[in-house]
Amino acid sequence: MMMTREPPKRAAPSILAVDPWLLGNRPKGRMHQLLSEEERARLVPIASVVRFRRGAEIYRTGEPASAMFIIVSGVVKVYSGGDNHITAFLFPGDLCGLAEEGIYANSVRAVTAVTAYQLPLRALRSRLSQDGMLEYHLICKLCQDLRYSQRHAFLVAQRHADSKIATFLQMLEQHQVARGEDAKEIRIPMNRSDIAEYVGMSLAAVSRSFASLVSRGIVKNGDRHHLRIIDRDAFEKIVAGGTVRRSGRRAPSKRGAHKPTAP
Amino acid sequence: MMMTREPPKRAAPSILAVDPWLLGNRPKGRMHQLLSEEERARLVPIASVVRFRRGAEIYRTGEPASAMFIIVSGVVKVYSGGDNHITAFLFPGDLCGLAEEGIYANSVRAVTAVTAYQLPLRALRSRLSQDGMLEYHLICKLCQDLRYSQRHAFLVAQRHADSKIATFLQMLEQHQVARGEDAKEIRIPMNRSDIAEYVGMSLAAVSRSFASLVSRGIVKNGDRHHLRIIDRDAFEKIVAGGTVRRSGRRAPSKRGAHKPTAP
DNA sequence: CGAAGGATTGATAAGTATCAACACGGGTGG
DNA sequence: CCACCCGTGTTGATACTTATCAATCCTTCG
Repeated sequence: MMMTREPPKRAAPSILAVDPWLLGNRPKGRMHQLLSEEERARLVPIASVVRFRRGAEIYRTGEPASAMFIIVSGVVKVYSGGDNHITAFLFPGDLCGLAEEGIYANSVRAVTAVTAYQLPLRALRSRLSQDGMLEYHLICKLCQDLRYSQRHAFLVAQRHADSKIATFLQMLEQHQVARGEDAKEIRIPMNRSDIAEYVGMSLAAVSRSFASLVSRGIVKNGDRHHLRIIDRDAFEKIVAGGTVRRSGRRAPSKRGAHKPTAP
Repeated sequence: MMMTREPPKRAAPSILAVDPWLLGNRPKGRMHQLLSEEERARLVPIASVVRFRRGAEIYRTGEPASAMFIIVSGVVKVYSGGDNHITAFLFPGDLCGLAEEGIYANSVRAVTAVTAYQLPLRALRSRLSQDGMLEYHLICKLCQDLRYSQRHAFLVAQRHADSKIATFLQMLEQHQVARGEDAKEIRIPMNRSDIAEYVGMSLAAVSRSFASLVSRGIVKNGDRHHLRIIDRDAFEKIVAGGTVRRSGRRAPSKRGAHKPTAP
């Protein structure tokens, strides 16, 4: 067991990401702590710990942006205020509180009980202007968020429900791997409804997709929040399968998963 | 060719974005030049101008990331290598070349003839480490890219084809407004096929949607690359209409800290 | 002018949203 | 300890919409 990544006793803000440029000797696809001990120490004075119960709103679209948050424990969902479309799930080491012209660009709510550092924007901006490394690390984190967002768009664009769900599960799994957690079993902290709003399907369709994956022997789920991939090949095939689109002459491969349309 | 938007004589890298935090006296929703003259001047020595013909590949997923690009003129598309899913369209003042662990995370191709500044990563990183403001401005730009990406995911999650297309057109329009260009008429620099791959529909469906919007008298198009919104109300209704989803009676604040409107 | 690619349009089948009823599970109160 | 209840998740039947295949038209450019 690698507990090496365990944060030290004295809690301090921690931001996890992969460095977009330095292809160091670090394990591939593995996030690491961006902030040095010094940086974290310098953030402590301006940070305060805040806790939210499951379901609590952390901030809302349209409010004046007053602080950024670094998740310490728990999971939050980021969603657009108007509809219920979920933009992202954030985990420990993730950052939220992005604003657009001083206004929060989206709403954030705790999916589980959440602990976070709250960093008032004024103080944070002044720190940023003094600390080049902190700025650089924020850049790294934003690059990662951007890639995640792009993958999310890709996921939502998938054609088949099963592909969306499989891709979603794969993202969760990679997420666990990136954090050095045990990945034998995929933890699903959010409920089906949240998943539906993240992948852009109805709750019913999400449920059916899970059922389909299980009945086909591709995955097996203990309870609703823990799941295990049985048939990795089939799983990967489904993830890629949704990719097949009209212009998909290339990467056509598996399309006979269901039914070859005989002319 | 229209040379109207020609940048000033002394060309220098220019990055456009809205500042996420400073809600200055600047017009709402309007991008501005992030880089000061000094910054731009300091970038000149490390930048070289590169030109690409329509359809030319600028870089490809999986290649070692060697440079970033700042678009000077023209439009490029960012797409994932495997399938043809388009992640973003980039315009003058936009940045591309994001990497993931030293590898380009996606492919980029010129949609029109393109001029760009090429900034070698080594030089750029060294500049970043010396120049705090440049880092800060990069952060601003990344925040904006992130929001755009989130909107893209939202667009793709729309249910109805018409809503997707209307939302797409709205984004193009807002884009023009943000750049201070004339917005009476929406310019559509990319072809239908690219639109299809961006919004996640088939080419045929895109075509049908345009036809539908036109036949309903909501928009009118001169040629295929210029379009005008006739019935603004209906247009907005369609944009929002796609938002209506199963749980979409209204923004029902689920259980949480404080719920204002609890039926 | 002709060729090639881009765009439109038609017919069909596939797949999901939707509506709605029902099962499950965990917590609450008797 | 059990019954009940409500939020959550599952399952069924149907309508609606788009993907797909394919033919045709339009544009652009050599």
